[in-house]
Amino acid sequence: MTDPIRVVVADDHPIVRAGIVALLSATDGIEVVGQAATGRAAVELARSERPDLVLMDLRMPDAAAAPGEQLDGSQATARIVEEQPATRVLILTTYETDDHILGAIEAGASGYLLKAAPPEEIVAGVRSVVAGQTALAPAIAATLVRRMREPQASAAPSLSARETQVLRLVADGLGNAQIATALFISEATVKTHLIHVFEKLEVSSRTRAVTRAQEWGML
Amino acid sequence: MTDPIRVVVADDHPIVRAGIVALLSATDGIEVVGQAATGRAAVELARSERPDLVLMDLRMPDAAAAPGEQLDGSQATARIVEEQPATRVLILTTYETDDHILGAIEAGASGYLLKAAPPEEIVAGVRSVVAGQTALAPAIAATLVRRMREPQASAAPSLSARETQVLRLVADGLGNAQIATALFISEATVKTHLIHVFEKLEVSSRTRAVTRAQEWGML
DNA sequence: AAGCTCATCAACCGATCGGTGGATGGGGAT
DNA sequence: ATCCCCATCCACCGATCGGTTGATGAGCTT
Repeated sequence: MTDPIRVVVADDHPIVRAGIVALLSATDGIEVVGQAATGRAAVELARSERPDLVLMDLRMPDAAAAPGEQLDGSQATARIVEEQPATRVLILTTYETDDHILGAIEAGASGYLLKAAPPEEIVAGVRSVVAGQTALAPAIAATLVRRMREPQASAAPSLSARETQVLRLVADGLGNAQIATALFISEATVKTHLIHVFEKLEVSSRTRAVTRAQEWGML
Repeated sequence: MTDPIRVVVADDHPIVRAGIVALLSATDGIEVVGQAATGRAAVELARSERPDLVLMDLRMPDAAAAPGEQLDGSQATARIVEEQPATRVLILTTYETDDHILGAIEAGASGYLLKAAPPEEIVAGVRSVVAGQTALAPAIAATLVRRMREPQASAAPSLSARETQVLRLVADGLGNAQIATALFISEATVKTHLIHVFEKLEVSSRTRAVTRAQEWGML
């Protein structure tokens, strides 16, 4: 009999981790070896436990880290996949916008499931990914297929992490100087980021940039 | 020894319900008597099981219901509290905006906790609410205190039809002169409308006015 | 008659925005 | 070595925004 699948669970909500741990611990052949509440903790746990798989949420705000040092699920995924090629990452999140999905896949995730999935789909996903396959929720698979067919038509431009960060603060109503202060960069840098955002979204005002980013699932 | 506290758990994500059920079932004196994935199902379960408490999420999209017939957590709370005065509702959600909080409290919820809370806070909350007390996450309590002190700021304001019209065009990225042209009014009039919108929404920029109006369901 | 809300309009001015035209350096791919 | 993307930064300047202070008139309610 083979060794059980060793899993690390990363989610910022304790009650959600409890649900995932309860599900996986009650499943034959799966063993939860650690839990993390932040992206950074997930990376460290993966490093120390060398699990077969990390079940990763995407947004895991870390109150202890500065805004510029937050490590979301995609960034944590990229780190883990880079440092431990034998460890696979399966995303389990509520977010299903194109940029979340593509960001995670591009970061190296081997699967992407939604928290709305039935528990047996999550268990099956864990097994598939550890077996070297890909696990995608049906809606996610459809999104990727659509992207393959219409790479340029459906391709909403992507914003870099910093551009997204700046735009979020614009959406919060901050001016350029306030954003500069919040991110510890200069106002000139904020303006440059915004100019790039405007070009990518094909807009010419910050207000429209925000609403278009919302329409395209970027905010 | 008294009867255990009978609880219904309502959350659209199975894995989250699994976590809550695992937590509560492992707690002495608490018995989970039903689970619901939608607001409507929660109301029906509360009707048939007559639990002491319903642990309720706020956003529970119901794929089987028309948009106009969705029953979110606040609406479900109002129904339950109206039909079964002996059943208390404790909100457990990720949303902590003022309008979510006030909506739930006004609907009759006896408590409001966040999913980010440690599990023991959730258990304590269940016990408090069933004992007739109120359970609020610290951040939520602070919000309510602030509202008590500034009641005039508490009600979500309404925008006049013209104000809404102007704001929609702002959301589309138009400048004041363009809005004036589009609506056949002067730019000075547009500015006056926007000033009133800013006052009502308690913002000082058009971008923030748009995102706040969206948050408050005005756009 | 008085008061309120809404829609309309004006002028002034400081603050902010957005575009232009530059720039350096890091990291990765070819 | 070269190219590309990203993040960072600067100065200048015209355009726009937002706040202030002021105003009239319509329609409705008290």
